[in-house]
Amino acid sequence: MPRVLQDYKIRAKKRIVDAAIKVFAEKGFHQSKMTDIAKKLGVSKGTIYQYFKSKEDLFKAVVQIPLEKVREEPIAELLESGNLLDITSNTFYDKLWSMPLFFSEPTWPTSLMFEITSEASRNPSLANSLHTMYDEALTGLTKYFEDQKEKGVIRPEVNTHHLAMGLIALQDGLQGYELFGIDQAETGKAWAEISNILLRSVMTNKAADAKYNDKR
Amino acid sequence: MPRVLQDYKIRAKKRIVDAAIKVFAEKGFHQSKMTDIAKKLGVSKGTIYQYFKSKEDLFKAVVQIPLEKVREEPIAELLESGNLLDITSNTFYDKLWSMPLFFSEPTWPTSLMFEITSEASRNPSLANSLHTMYDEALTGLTKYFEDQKEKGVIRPEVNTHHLAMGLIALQDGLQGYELFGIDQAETGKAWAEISNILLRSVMTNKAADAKYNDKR
Amino acid sequence: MPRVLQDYKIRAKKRIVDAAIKVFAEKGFHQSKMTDIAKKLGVSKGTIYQYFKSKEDLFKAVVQIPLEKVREEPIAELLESGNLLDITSNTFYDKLWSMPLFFSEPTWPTSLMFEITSEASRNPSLANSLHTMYDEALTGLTKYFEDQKEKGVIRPEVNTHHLAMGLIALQDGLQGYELFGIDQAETGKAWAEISNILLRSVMTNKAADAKYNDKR
Amino acid sequence: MPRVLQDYKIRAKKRIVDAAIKVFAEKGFHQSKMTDIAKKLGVSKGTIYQYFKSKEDLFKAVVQIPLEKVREEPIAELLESGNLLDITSNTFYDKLWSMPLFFSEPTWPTSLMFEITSEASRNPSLANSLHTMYDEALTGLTKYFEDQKEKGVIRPEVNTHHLAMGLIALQDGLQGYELFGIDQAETGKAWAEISNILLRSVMTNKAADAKYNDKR
DNA sequence: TATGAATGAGGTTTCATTCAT
DNA sequence: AATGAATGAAACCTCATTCAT
Repeated sequence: MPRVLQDYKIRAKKRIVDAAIKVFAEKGFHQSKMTDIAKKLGVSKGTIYQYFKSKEDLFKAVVQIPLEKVREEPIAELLESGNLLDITSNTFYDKLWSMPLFFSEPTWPTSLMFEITSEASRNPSLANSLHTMYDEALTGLTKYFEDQKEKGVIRPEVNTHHLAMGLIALQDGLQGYELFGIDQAETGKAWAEISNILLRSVMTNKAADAKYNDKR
Repeated sequence: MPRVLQDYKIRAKKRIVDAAIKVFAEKGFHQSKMTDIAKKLGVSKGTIYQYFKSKEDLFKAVVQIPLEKVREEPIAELLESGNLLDITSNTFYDKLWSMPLFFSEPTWPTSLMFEITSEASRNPSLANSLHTMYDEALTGLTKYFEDQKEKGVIRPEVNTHHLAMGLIALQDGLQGYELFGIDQAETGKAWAEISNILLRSVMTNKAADAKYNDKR
Repeated sequence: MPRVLQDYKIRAKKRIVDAAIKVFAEKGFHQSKMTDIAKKLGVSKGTIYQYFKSKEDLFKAVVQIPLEKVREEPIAELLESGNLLDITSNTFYDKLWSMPLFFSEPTWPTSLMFEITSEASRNPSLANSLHTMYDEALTGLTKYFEDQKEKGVIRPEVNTHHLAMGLIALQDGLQGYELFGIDQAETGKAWAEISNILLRSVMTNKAADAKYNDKR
Repeated sequence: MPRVLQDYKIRAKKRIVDAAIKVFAEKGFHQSKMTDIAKKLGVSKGTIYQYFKSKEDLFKAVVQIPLEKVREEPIAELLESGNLLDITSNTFYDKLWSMPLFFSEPTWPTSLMFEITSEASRNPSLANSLHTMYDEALTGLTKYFEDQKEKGVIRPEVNTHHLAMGLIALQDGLQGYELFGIDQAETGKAWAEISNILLRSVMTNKAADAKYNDKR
């Protein structure tokens, strides 16, 4: 197959997946009709079926995309530059945190993330994909904390793996509350406060003092 | 209407709702057919329609039940007896924590909780119900922390509201990971460790010392 | 399940199969739409799907029915009474001959028989069903010829198995020609003449003489 | 139109028809997609539509080709050389017999022949084509038998028309059984035996004796 | 002339809901 | 009150056909 055609196909699939993500997020997977996705894209249903053999297949592609992302973009890099307490900032809360949000577009809105997670409990293959993504994110963050430990910022006895799990879980939990109307200003403040408490209590005294001096 | 009949109706509805919760949790709301629910209960589809005028209506009742629960059972009571760090135990992680699990049966399994939360993002009335439940739980836990503050266990400058939000979010997040196959032993350890760090760092020195002495 | 309901279901399935046979014969399997069958029966499409889970499934039931028939009605009985040359009569050609036509209603019209046979070449399970039916018919007719051999009507050296195959094939072939417009009067005459030649040439001289005397 | 171009077109159409016959035989007409035929040929769907305006049109061409053949190649020629009982040989069963197999390639495999015959029962124009082909074959064989009659090989009172019908029907019937898995060795033996009985019983004593002497 | 992406009419199938029993 | 057969709207999916390149 000529590369040009190949490329066209890949781009066509990507456009469909992007549209599907939007519609899935708006309506939920089961309430999203193939017609909705086709309309969102301005094509006919038939066109979608040239690229994906079923709705299920399209859904799998939607799941796959962040999975590919997670393999291409080591998370630790995102964190490398900053210092530990930067994590507590809104920038991190808004953009970087949460498993799917570790990665640049296209990715899943929170509502889709929750639906997919629910679905994973009945779909081993899907569960496996999410597990992989989670491990990737977790490993990245854990590594970052290990680096901080070596640099003397985090205390040696801290279990960095659990610390990473905790922070990601905290962020996922808070984001979920936004789905039923808790104001993001509110969840953001909770994030800032709690992550701050958490990170300060794993820092060495030296690092805490330095931080204190920074602030002055 | 004679009370006896009414009671019968109420009990019948409750049995249907219980069955529906089970089926919804097993298969997800949209994959659950009215037939499945009827079968689980050993009745016919027609019977369900005598008590609920639609699947949507039944779903609302499923959502409603924990909402009623939350109003009848002030959460703080559950916590009253114990001391602060008991929260970090598995008992709390397994049974008491997470919004839906604050309450006694019947309630929603985690997978259903995630699906409902996702759905809430598109359904204001559902969002409202979840919001109410969350507020109730949050208020309860916050009150508990305020009590602890008055007793000198928690430091006065701590924002107990955010502390409560953080702990609930942490628990919800960790429970979600179980849906895609993270071992509960793992999430449980993370819970114990992180909630412990968090609570210790909001305790007064006096309380921390007392705790220390307890352990000895 | 109560027997009455059970019976109802069985009868309902039979009514659908009967309608399907008619429509399949009129239009061919692939040109027959579920709507056509539903209309022929005066029910909605949904009803058919309560009894058959797919069009394929309905087709299998259509195939199955003559298969069951063939097991219930030993063919030899049909032949037992008459004498050998009765086979050459139109009665036999019209009603008794040809594999599917060995049996009483409901059964397949010739056009459906040809379509099913064609389909069998690509569908091993279907081929197996036809094979079974054919063997049953063949065995029955062969047994009849063996009886005639024992009675001294057919000569001992005749291969009754091949004779039976030949006669059934002859009849099937001739019936096929009716599908593209060869007059049944014509095929019937060919049947009478050729089957007569064939059977006379396998008869013993004694039997042939007796026959000759009969005619006088 | 320049003859060269026209020739090209004719050859292109023929290649498409050949591919279509193969695919139709493999999958059946309705299960054969235009894409399948294009793939078998290594061209695109669009190309087929440049030569045939619809699938129906292509099907008609498939039917037409043997029809043209039958007009170009008088069947009797095929038989002229041999003697009567050669007809009973496997060579005849395998290659020459049966309506579609009277003719050299490309022609229809048995499964397609059965499907077309079934279809003819609902399609008068198709029935007409088959009828023509059948008549042509029948006339050819009848003529051959008449020749044999004149030569004193076949007895004068024999209805050669019915004899021809019978032999072709026998062969068609037996070939049909191969479609559902009857071994060709088996049908071939039946053919040899039954056609032999049939032909011997229409032969004059003289011819039979000559035959007998031949064998010696 | 050849291509194959796009189309959309039309088919199969599902399932919440109704209603006669 | 309970049943479950029947319904039909609405979904998914197919594929012959078209047409811009």
